[in-house]
Amino acid sequence: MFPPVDEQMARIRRGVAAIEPEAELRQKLERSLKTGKPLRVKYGIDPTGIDVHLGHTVPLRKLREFQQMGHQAVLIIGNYTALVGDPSGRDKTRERLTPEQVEANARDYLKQVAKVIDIQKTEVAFNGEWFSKFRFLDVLSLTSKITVQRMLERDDFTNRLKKGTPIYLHECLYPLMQGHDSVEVRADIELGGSEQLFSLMVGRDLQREAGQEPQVCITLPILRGLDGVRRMGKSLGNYIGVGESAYDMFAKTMSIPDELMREWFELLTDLPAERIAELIDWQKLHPRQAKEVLGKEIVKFYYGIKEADAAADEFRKRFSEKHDPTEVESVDVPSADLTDGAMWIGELLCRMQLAKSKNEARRLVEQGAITIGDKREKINDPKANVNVVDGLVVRRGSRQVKRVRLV
RNA sequence: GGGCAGUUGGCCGAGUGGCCAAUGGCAGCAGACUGUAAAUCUGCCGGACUUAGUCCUACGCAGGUUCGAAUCCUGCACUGCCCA
Repeated sequence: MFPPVDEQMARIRRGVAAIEPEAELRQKLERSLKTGKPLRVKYGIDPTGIDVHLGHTVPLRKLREFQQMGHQAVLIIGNYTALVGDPSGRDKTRERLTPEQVEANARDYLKQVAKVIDIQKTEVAFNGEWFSKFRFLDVLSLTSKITVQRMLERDDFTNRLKKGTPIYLHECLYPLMQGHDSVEVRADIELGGSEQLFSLMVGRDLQREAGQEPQVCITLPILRGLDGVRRMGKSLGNYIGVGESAYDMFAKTMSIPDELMREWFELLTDLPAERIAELIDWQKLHPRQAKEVLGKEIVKFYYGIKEADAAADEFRKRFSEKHDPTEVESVDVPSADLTDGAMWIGELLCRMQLAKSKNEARRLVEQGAITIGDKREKINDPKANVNVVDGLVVRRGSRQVKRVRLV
């Protein structure tokens, strides 16, 4: 039923930051192989935003790996923890969400997460199921399990203390809540980003207190975003969402710094280590080529091989050959608003949402960013009136292209 | 509860009565260059007016002093530090 323990260990080890403690993991695997009982692998997410991005898929892919080896994935939707806000890796208190927002997000999350893991075979639990029944005494007993000193020794809090940014008391509850989730679902293993280690370890303590065998904590590296420096994150705008189009995924991947490729290959594809080593050997292969393989692998995971090839072709056309994209968004322009078939360029750019304001439109024109029509006629005069015909293509810089639809 | 300090544009951070739509950095946008949407260099980066100019809105909130306030005064809110 399960692969041999050594094989499982090897597959689990790939691309992880830490396994704490590794010996216990082996024991658990051996026992599960003997008894035929799958391990319960917990992964929790807080429905705080709406975009699941590749950074989130790193632990999710590991969860998928466990599923493929026959273990039981347990997904915790932190609808209650989301009300608190995870302080991990934060230098500020998170904004608190309303219960309605959290619920809407949760539904959306599941849909997105299903792109990575087999949601049919996943046990999904909302931690509100138990936390909504918590009485104050329960809170007291939970909070008596950890000292203020231990709480404050975490990096995030230490930094905030040093910098004088506020730390609210409720934020200290977060790791305890996450840890308690492990008790409720009797987790054997918990996955998380490497900044989660503290919270994961709290789970071990609480399980031990509750007379359970403590979970093994497996942390995964934090994926760096498109800039190659900071962690991939929504607020940093350096991410690829799992819901993005095949083309966008591909094009964004092509924009990452070369040095980032090894990390992405390892954390975001299933390619074997030897193959990755070949790909990132610049002596043998041009980085551009390698990056194309990477982009295709990523797109393939979500859209299949055909879409991946199509995205790569489209990219080549647009960049190497500087063509307009195959599909250009159309914007309706009422012909009644034209005078003698023409419109002031500033007005036109605003209408087409290629400029936020007429001032911006003027600047763009002055900087030579605007071209129109198939012949790519450059507009240089901010006062220009341009003839507007149906299907007119308007370009802002090299990336933003829209088409007029006269109505 | 008391004392002290702070709150400036998407963020960080200068400015301490007119020269301020506000120095600088980051982020963003555009141009050149490039395998690249990277790096680098250049320009832009509140809004309206088809703009060398004029006007409007903005420096936590509400009032006040002044010919004139981001800058001074009062009150309020929020945050930090110290004392209890």
